[in-house]
Amino acid sequence: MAIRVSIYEDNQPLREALSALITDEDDYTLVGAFGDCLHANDQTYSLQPDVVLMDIDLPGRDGIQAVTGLHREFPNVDVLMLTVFDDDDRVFRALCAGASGYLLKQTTPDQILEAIQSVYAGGAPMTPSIARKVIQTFPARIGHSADLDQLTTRESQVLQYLAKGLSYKLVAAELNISVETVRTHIKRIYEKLHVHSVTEAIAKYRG
Amino acid sequence: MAIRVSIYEDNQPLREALSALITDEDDYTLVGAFGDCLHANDQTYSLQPDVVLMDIDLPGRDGIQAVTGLHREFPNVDVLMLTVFDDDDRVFRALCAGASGYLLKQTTPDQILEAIQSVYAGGAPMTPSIARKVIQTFPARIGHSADLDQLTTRESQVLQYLAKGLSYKLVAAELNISVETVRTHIKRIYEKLHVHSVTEAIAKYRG
DNA sequence: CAACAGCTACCATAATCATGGGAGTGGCAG
DNA sequence: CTGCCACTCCCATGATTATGGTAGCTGTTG
Repeated sequence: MAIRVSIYEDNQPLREALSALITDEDDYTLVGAFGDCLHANDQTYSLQPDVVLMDIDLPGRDGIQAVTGLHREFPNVDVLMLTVFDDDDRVFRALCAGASGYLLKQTTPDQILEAIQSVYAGGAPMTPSIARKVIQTFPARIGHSADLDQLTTRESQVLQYLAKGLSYKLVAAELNISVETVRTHIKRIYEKLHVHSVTEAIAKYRG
Repeated sequence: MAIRVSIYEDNQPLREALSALITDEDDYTLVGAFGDCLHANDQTYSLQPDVVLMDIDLPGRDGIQAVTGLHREFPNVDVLMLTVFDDDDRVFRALCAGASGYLLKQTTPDQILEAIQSVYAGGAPMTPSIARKVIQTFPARIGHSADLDQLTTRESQVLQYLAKGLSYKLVAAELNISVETVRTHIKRIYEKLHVHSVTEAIAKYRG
């Protein structure tokens, strides 16, 4: 049985190249190729692909959202993300959303076919560099940036509440201290983490 | 510069085979080969390898513990795990402990060299089946609050950059749009997510 | 074509945050 | 006991963010 593949890629030349690649192989059947993923769920329902190739950066509705929807409705369909960039954050979110693998567009045709085969067989193909990023997100993170360790108990608490989205006022209320004190803690935090805003501090805090 | 490699493998014939493989290649230098990992840290300190090949199943002290120690003391040294079996669970734990990739012992010599090269270049070689296991550990944020899906591509991008700690001004620069436009996007984001500040939005965005 | 969604841009006002300063308390180590 | 650190609090100024309104441009859809 040939593997049924559908493609979502807004770049037309690339979409056609991928389509040709799939079509020319006996072991693969191209069931659809689209320039956007607005109706990915409907299309997946009627075309019944085994594997979906999805560009991560599509106009209108981006690939990550599409993956979220697809994964919820068709957990058995494997989604391979395509991207030009080696963009950590989006890779991470795509994988969280349920993507099964991740390919850079510069991947060779042979590797793409291999990846489709592999994901269909229950694997999760990704380039070594992406794999590295993925495993770096593991709990291991002992490298804690050292800066974080310098925060006192109170400062950490303040930062935690801020990360939850609370304002100074609410943090103060939560910790039963004055807003001014919260300010002071935050000033120290900024000095220690070498940042200048709440969001930066949180970004650093999150690793 | 040749890549400095050390080996930990209790099976003598295999250890010798690996040693020979490394030694025979000009681009690799074998700096040590041992039957146990009891003194892995000391040895790593004195031999200064770039890449360590570590059997996952060593007598006395197993490879995973060794990785934990190595990774803490020498975060720049890459560790490749070796295993006979496609033992998901242990490979998985090794990766958590800080290993950078893993190889089946049945891997061909060429592939082994390639993997060493790849890990040294910042990659994380692993088979698709392990990779799949790895990504399945990702937070399967399914409840995604549905609010998030309502964000348009542009809005998501803005929020992403904010989450990285950038100010409006920097986000604008990053996306090549005016600060005012960033403001507008943020206003929409707030409406859709029902929040009133950047940090709240990020908190919601992070799940 | 008209309506709508998405991206772009500007202005004004109010609220919040950033930064720098000063200051008092209690505890702990030298 | 004295300096140091963590924690607490206050003030003032300037920068940034929040909110609301307005509006042109594009592409899609009914």
